[in-house]
Amino acid sequence: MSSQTHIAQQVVEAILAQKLSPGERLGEQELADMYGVSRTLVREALMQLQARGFVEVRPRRGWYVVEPSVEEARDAFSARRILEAGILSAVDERAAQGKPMQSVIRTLRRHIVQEQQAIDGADAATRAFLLADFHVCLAECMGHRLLCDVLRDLTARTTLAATLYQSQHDAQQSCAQHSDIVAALEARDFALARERMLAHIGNVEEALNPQAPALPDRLKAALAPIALPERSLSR
Amino acid sequence: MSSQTHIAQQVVEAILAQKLSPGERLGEQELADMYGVSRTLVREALMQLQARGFVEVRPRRGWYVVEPSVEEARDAFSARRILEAGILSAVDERAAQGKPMQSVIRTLRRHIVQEQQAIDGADAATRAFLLADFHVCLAECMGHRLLCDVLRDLTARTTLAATLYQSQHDAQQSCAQHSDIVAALEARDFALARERMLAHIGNVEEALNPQAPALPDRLKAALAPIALPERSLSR
DNA sequence: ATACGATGAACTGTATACAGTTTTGTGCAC
DNA sequence: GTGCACAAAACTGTATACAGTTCATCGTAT
Repeated sequence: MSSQTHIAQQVVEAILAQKLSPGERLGEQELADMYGVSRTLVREALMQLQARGFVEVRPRRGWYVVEPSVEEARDAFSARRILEAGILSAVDERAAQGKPMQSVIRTLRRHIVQEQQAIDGADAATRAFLLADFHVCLAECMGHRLLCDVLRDLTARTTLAATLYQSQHDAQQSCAQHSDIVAALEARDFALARERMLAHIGNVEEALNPQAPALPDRLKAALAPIALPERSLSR
Repeated sequence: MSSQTHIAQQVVEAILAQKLSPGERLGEQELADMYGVSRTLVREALMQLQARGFVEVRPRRGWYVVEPSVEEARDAFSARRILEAGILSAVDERAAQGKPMQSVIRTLRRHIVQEQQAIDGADAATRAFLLADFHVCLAECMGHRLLCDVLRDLTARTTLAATLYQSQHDAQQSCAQHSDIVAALEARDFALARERMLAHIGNVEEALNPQAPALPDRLKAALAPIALPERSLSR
């Protein structure tokens, strides 16, 4: 496989699995050594990721995983709502064909089984990845290849927001909601599916805590003046 | 400005203005000389464009502007329909605020005036650019910054399709339809705006001729067996 | 005259080199 | 012991070098 693309893909997956935190620094030499290539290829990979909005470059300082602001996070969720609701609204024609829906349902159900296994198995990384991937998978099943790519980038952004704003988001609940959405699809009730999708995205969005200190401010928050216990902790 | 990003932007605008045709080769050295930089920067720019789906690299052969297949073109239009309809459906809340809509209308009307000037002035490049940019502008006005970027990439793809499949698309009609959409917005009839938008995108899509030989097949078509006139053209 | 093969130019893919800047670490003064 | 200045290391940004491949041109054989 093309090496830059491979590196880029690895980084994307690391972000989706929350193995890379927003604001994390990505040293060129570090990555180059890691993959046994020259900095040239690493830079080309990072350029791809920059174009997709995953990383940003602070001139002469280096590459960093983007840290969505509260507003940018809301934008990402808003974009997802429009997209995913649109996908479920536009599905009617396809549904009229009847046939292909069955395989879609099967694929999605299989995906949900995987999600459940990851939740039970407590593999946090693949759990986060799969919960986000469900939405990408849905778009793909519906045959919207372009939107599928778009959605992958958007879910990555909301995943970053979740990390950044300490989402208290319940994996089990999300998985159940995914299941409900598929159930509505199976019943060919696309309005209901759309409604449930919007509710689901709303839940995920509300789970993140805008009051939570953004990661870069964590130090600030940790050192913020607090009501000290009677005796100072310093000896 | 960062040089790679500048180069990438220039190429995108050239595509949107139909100055670059699908399938056109982009030599690294050629671009490097053109911008007075080394191939390194050109490659980094092209990598960004590859990630956004504007160009593709045929290994060891070079970079080419993508040539959407008929199916890919349909995908792009389908994605645009979902996105743009979604944007107009989601506008209701914003409209409830009342105030900001006025400035949106003004901005869009200004844009349409520019379109009309480009049509009258017969500057084909900016005409094509502006007609596509209207949709990006609309998304931007509505405050969907992310979707605005997505839409720019999608309109570029449909523009490429238009070039490739010899769209007979009427600029004057498109401009009028843009105006109608804004009128519906002004009347706060978002359902109507949505409907008109879908009709408009449908018009543009239908204007392109799937029977038309794709550019790469043009030679094939030119040499295809045809009903010859009585006397052969060869002497 | 045509077709095939070889030689050379041009180009891509990747690594390395180099200049300039940021960051880190050390030492000295206070 | 604390703070500042200076030096060295590390890192980014860009250009250049080099190997391997593709493409074109020319020559030769049929």
